[in-house]
Amino acid sequence: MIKINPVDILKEHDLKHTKQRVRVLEEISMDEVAISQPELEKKLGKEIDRVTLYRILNTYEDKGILHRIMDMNGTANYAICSSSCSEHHHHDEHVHFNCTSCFKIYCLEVRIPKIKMPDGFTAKTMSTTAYGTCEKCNTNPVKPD
Amino acid sequence: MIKINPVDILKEHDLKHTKQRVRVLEEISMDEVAISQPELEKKLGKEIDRVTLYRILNTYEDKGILHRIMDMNGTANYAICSSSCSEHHHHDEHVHFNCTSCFKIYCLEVRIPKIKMPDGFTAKTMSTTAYGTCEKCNTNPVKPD
DNA sequence: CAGACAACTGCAATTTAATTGCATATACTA
DNA sequence: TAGTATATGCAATTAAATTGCAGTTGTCTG
Repeated sequence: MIKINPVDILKEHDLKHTKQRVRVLEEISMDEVAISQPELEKKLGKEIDRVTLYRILNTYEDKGILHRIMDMNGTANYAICSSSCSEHHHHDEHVHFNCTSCFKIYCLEVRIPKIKMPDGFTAKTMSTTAYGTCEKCNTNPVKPD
Repeated sequence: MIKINPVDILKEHDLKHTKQRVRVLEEISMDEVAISQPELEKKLGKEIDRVTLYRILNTYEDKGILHRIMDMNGTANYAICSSSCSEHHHHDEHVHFNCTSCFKIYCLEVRIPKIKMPDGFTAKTMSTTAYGTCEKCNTNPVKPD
């Protein structure tokens, strides 16, 4: 559970205050881990139209409110950006951890190390994901949820 | 253009020799960069049924013949594994480079650095992708292809 | 070299994900 | 509180991926 104030976030980014937008932020901040688009849709499907959900998620990503992490299946997962993110630059260059047992995606407090690119290549951003078993699945090897 | 012998590769992995399988390997080894599923389908669509293509790609991935790289859109891209890959363990822990101008994906000759996981988390594999502009797009900033 | 079996392919149908256009509803501003 | 720009919901469409099954093709053995 991450402490955020949806209304403030919307105001900061010049976004209109709608109940759908607030609900999405609430839902995403419910858990420490990232949440996938299908999961979100399952949880919010009765309150928010699926198209609206897509649009809200895109807006949030553009504004730097959420960052999107692709899992091994190409499914989009979303997590709240740290406060240092902005519309112009994502500072989400931390390592992600994708549990292959419970499929949860964690944002680790570990920065991606600098890696030297070959001549001619210029890297603007980096993305690193570790695959393995998470804390919970290591101690209690039962599929949660 | 990567020098491979499709027939040998199939034999090594106990896969039946079919013309579809050979064609897929030929096509993927045509270029140095990874190729996306949609591109492959465009090139092979008249020779190979799309379902067959999906199945061949899955088989190759399982066997460690190809490795799959997801791009920022969640599209699967495929590249030939280095010879040290095997059915049981992928040794593809090199950095990938995803050009945001021409969208090509390169397998760099750069290994992913070791990163310490938080207590309780065990990482089995890692994946790192750099996003930016590649050699060609930096020198000749025109969209190729 | 032929026959038999297992494996592979292609087709049709289905499921799921994502996008677009448009009419209606809603938030913010003056 | 009226007007306007923006957001939402619905319907329809496009694209990606999967499943089941019938028919074909490789490979092994006799």
